[in-house]
Amino acid sequence: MQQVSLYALNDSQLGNYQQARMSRDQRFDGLFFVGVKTTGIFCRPVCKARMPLEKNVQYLRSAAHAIESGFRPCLLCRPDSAPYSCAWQGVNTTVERAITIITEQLDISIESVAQRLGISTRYLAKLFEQHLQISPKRFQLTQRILFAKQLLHETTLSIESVAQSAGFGSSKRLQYHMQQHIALSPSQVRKTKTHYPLKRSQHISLFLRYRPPYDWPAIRDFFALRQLHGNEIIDERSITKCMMINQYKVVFVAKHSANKCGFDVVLDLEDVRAIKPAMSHIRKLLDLDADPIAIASALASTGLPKALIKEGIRLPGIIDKFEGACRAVVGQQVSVKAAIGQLNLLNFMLNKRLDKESVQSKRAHNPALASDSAVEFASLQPFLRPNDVANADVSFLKMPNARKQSLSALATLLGNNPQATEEDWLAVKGIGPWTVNYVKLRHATLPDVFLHTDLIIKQQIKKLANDNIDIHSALAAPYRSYLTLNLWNNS
DNA sequence: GAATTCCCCTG
DNA sequence: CAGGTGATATTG
Repeated sequence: MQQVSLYALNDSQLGNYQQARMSRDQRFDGLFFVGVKTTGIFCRPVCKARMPLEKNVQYLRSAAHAIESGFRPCLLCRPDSAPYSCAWQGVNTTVERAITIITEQLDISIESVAQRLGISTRYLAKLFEQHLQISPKRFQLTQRILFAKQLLHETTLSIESVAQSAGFGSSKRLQYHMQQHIALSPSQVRKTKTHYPLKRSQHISLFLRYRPPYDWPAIRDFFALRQLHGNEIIDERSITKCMMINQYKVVFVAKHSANKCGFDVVLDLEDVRAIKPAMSHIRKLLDLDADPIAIASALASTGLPKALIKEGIRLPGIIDKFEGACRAVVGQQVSVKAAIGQLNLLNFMLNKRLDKESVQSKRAHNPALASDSAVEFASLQPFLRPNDVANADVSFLKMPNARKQSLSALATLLGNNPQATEEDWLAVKGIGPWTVNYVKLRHATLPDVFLHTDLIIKQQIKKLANDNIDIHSALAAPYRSYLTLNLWNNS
């Protein structure tokens, strides 16, 4: 432990890290970690424990690197509960995609990851070594351990279930690897006090953090204006939504907590192996891993006046690809209000699982109904599947016939091939770059999509130009999606 | 207020 | 490196 680890950071940003650590600045939470050489423990930069001396710390890029260097996670600040880092964003897209797959599906084999990326395991390992100085297998193991640790802290799940949820074959394997890598046993972790009361319930509750600032009203209102009845409920402090994760129906409630900088999430699901994918999807939906400092400076560099830049802006995600596709097509050239009206009509007419009476009475009664436990878990249903639309008559929709045909054709494409490429999408008549990019921004939540052909965007740019303000959108790279959203929100 | 947790110091 | 000390926040 005495020697400086291979994985320590030693770049020009060191001064910034030092400052962030000293001030316990929440905006840097999860972007790096602090290893304390004297104790062999690593912390989040916001840890409230006594401040270690500078000579005893080393800065680490990620929790994975810290564990790999032989540090164990702090039991006070719990590095497993930090927002995820995007430090490796933009470094290498293949590595990035691999990381996404591994963190969403903790039980996947590295062989299948390579297969899904269309490369050999040998090459995948080489890329990981090159960009992260860690092998894919070790990276996956650290993610499993950290997630298991989080579940042990925050839930009442049995150790066996925790092992399953984290991709370990058995509690024995979990026990072995935890002891080996973080010098803690599962029962030791379970014994430690959590910061959150453990409510006895058959539901699973977790706390998902973000780096402040977070403009909750903006993202909440964005979702509320586009609310899909029978599938999601948005109220003042929370969002409730139903989704599918590999055959399994999952309903969650995410309640914003501004003072704790995160969301209290309650999950209702049929299989514990869906917990991690559900959590990743919620993080995407609410854009919890964004780096607001980098985004704000990117926006400022475009020439957009400070008064018009919304602090803590986030990309409102769409979890389901087909839902994203439908929202995009239905939203072509029309107002948000008109689009969501047609989307609700589509879902209402074709979704066999939907209890139509309850949807209707809710709409008539109060569109912003407060989310109320068990009732919602039963009544909310996932959005339509592609085949529900592909094989249906959609003439009841109020939109140009050409657009209805595009919708059917896209549904057929996705029904036959969920992994259809961008080229496949563009080959569908009526699907152009705007639609594809809209889905990239909202579903894939790519951070660097600028919808320069969007009507509202063009309007906003023109309006600013009239006030002698020129926006250089290219300068917002690699965060142009946030520029798009900022301009939408200004309208 | 007790217990937990961390970090530094000492021998 | 084990064990003691003070510092600090959190929780029941």
